[in-house]
Amino acid sequence: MSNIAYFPKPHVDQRPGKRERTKTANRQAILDAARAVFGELGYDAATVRDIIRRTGLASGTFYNYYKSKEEVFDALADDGARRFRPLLRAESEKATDFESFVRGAILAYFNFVATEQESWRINRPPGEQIPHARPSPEMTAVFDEVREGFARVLERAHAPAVDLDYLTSACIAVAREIGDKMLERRPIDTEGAADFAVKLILGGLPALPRL
Amino acid sequence: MSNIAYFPKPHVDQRPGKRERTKTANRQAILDAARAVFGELGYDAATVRDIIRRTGLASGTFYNYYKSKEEVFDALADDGARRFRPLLRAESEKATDFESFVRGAILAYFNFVATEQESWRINRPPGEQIPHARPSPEMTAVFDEVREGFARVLERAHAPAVDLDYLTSACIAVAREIGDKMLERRPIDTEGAADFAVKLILGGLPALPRL
DNA sequence: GGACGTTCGTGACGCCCCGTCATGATCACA
DNA sequence: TGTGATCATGACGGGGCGTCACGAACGTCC
Repeated sequence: MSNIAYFPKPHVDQRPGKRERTKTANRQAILDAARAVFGELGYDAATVRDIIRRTGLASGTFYNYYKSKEEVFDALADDGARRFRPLLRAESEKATDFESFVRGAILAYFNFVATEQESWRINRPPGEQIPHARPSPEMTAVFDEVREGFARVLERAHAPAVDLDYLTSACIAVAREIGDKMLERRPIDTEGAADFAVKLILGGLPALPRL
Repeated sequence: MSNIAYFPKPHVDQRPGKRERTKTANRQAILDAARAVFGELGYDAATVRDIIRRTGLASGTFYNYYKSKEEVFDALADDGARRFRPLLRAESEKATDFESFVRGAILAYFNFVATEQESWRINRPPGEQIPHARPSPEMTAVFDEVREGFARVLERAHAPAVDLDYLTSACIAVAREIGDKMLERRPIDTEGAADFAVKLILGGLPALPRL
């Protein structure tokens, strides 16, 4: 068997080994199972065992990847933020003025959550409450991205300086809350909701106290 | 000892019996202990045992009053809303126009949370996240109160009709988020925060889409 | 004032979930 | 093929959860 001459490729430029592949596969399987379980049972009722059972893996394996139920939830939020961030960045670069930035960003967010919810917020028990995601790296990055977008666009327009932290917090809060309310209505009207949120923010901006 | 003649009062118009008194005392003791424990350990880390231990009562007694940790947390939020509601109502009645209503309500809320936090949000572990309160009766009542206040004041001013649910949600979201950010700054500046929130809302109002 | 029925406070108990760890299987590499 | 490293496995101890049978304190009626 050994005299067949072939060049065993040196281990550069090769697809990752089996170890690495099952590792990412397991991590992804746990994430998917967690998404499903949170959707079906709600965050509070869900247990680590429920999640890991659905993957067919052993209970101990869960803890090789995540420390707790909270951490896997944060990872889910992080995952969402990571997928949303390019959309936000695209809006930020495409925007010519403040209005187009806000409108683009909010509409992108509303479309994003409207798409996500069907794979994530199914069959939630009534009154169940999803906790606010902890400030994960990606979540903070989204906040910063919005903040920097504001700073850039406002400076370009020579707008007077305002409290950027308050402004960013307020805009994200409005988007999140109106987004939630929007999802409860039928049919889901992302344009209408975005129109409301955008006009509220853009109308309020010139009135804000200057620093 | 027994021949001293006195009139045993008939049991009408009397303070409630001992049973009733210890019942309300226990319920209050559990509530106070829960507030302290949530403040020290954070909501997630706190257990029913931690709460009941602090009262000196037996573990089973807790379940005579509340079904779970979640329920006692909701009761705390309910309690806060119940104490805040009169302040909100006072602002609503005192207000002459939309601006004074919004400004009064938001300032009242900011002062309220600033006062509350020192007896409630002490010593929280970093990164800890308090879950959003479930829609308890009192919380819904506050939402409705704000909504009705808006409806009344806007109609009186012959303002055009807007989406009241969206407006109320957005205002509450702004107040809550700016309030949180305000609490993280030193010194705590309720007037400055209120000024920001009020101007954002009042500036945005005329721009909102009409129904 | 005594006796009876009711209302809770009590803490031990069984249950389930949590997070860990020793073990063995699998993989990378020589 | 051999060796060391990596990682899946599931049994295990620990602890919180919610319940329940018991007894004491209370209200009530005679």
